[in-house]
Amino acid sequence: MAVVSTYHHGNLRMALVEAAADLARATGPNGVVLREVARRTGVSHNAAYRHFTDRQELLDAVAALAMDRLEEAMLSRIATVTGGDPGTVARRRLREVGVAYVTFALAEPGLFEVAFAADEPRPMAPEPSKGGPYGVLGRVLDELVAAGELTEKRRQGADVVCWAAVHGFAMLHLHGPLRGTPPDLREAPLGLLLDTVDRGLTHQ
Amino acid sequence: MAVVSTYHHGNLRMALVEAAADLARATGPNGVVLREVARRTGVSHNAAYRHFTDRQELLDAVAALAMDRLEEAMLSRIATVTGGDPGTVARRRLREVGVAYVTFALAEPGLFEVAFAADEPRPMAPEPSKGGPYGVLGRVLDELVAAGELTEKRRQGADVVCWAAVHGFAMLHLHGPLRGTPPDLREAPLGLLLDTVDRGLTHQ
DNA sequence: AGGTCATGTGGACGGTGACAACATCAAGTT
DNA sequence: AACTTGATGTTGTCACCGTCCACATGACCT
Repeated sequence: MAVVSTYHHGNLRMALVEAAADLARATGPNGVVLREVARRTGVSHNAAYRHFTDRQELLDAVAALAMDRLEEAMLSRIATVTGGDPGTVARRRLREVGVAYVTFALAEPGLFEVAFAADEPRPMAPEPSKGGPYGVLGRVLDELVAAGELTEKRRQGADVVCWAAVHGFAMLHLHGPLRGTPPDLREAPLGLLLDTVDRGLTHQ
Repeated sequence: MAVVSTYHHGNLRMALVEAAADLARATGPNGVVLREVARRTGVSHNAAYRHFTDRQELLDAVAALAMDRLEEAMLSRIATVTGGDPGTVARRRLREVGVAYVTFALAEPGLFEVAFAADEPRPMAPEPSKGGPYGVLGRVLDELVAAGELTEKRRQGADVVCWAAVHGFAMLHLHGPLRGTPPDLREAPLGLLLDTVDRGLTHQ
C-alpha cells in the first residue's frame, strides 16, 4: 500500500486542498477562507498550518490542481483531432487548444481565477516550454512549424499571441464588459478570434 | 464658485476616492482597505459609509477613475496619428490603441486591476458602443471600415478580438507566466501580437 | 518502556467590513 | 432669533479572518 499517511486524519493535506478547491469553484479566490476550509474538512482551524505555511500556499496548491485540469482538458480535445494532412491537423489542434482554454475558464471560473488572479502571481510553468498548459500550446505550435504552416520566425512569440488571445477572451467574459453574455452568443466571436489568430499567424 | 460642498470635511467623497486610488496604485485591489483609506484621509473609519454603501462601491469609483485614465491615454495616443491615406491612418491608430492599453496596464497595474479584477464585476461601458475605452476602440474600428480596410462582416466581433488580444497580453504580464519580463523584452511579442491581429482582421 | 517528533487543538491578538446609536453643523421655517 | 431637520462624521460594537503560541496526542524508533 502506497498510502502516503494514515495519521490523525489520514492524508489531511489532500482533503484540505479538495475542500479549498470546492470553495474556490463556488466562490472564487477570495471565497477560499482558511477557517471555512478547515470546518468543511472537520478539523480545527490551524490544522492547515501543519501542511501549508500560509493561506497563499494552500491557494497555490489549488492553482496547481486547476492547471492540471486545464491541461487535461486541452490534451483530451487535441486527441480528438486525427487524420488528414499534418498541416490541417495542426491547425485544427491549435483551434481546439483555444476552445479548450476558453471552455474551461468559463465552465470553472472559480478555479480558473485561482490559477491566475493571485495577489502575488505564482508559477504556471517555470520554463515556458516545459509542461503545463503553456507547454501543450508550445507543442502544437511546433507541430504547425513542422507541417510548414508557420514560419520559424513567427514561431517565436506565437505562444504569447495565442495565449493572450484566448486568455483575454476568457477574462473579458468573466470580469470584463462581456460578462453575462449567453453561451450561444459567445461562439461566433470566439470563432472570429480563432480565425483571426490563425490567419494572422499562418497567412502571407 | 462651483464648489460642490464645503461641509464638515469639504468634499470628502473625492478625497476618499483619491486616497483609495493611491492605495490601489500601490497595493492593488485587495490593498484598498476602508479603514486605511479613512486613516489617510484623516477621518474616522465609517465616515466613508456616508458616501458609499459598501467597500465595493468605493472600489467602483476607483475603477471609473481608472477607466477615465485609460481612455485619456488611448485618445492622446490616437491623436498623434495624422496625415497619410485614411487606410494606413486607421490601421496605425488601431495599433496605438493597443499599445496604449498595454502600456497603461503595465504602468498602472494597481489601477488596472481594480478596473477589472473585481469580485463582482462592474460596468465598463454599459452599451459597448457608447463611451469608455471600449467606445474608443469601436470608433477606430469604424474608421477602418470606412477606409475599406475591414469588411462589414468582420467588423462585427472585431471589438472582442482586439480587446481580448491586448487584455490577455496585459494579464499574462501582470499575473501570468510572463510576469517579470523586462520591458524591452515585451516589445517584440507585443509587436507580433498587433501584427497578427492586423493581418488576421484585414487580410485576404 | 521511554523518548521524540510530526500532527492536530484551543486560545489569543490585531485587523477588517459592517451596523447602530450618538453628536454636530448648515440651512430652511416660523 | 429660536426651532426643526437632515446630511455628515464619530464612537462603540460585533462577527469574522489570518496568524502566532502553548499545549495535547499519538505513531514510530530505540
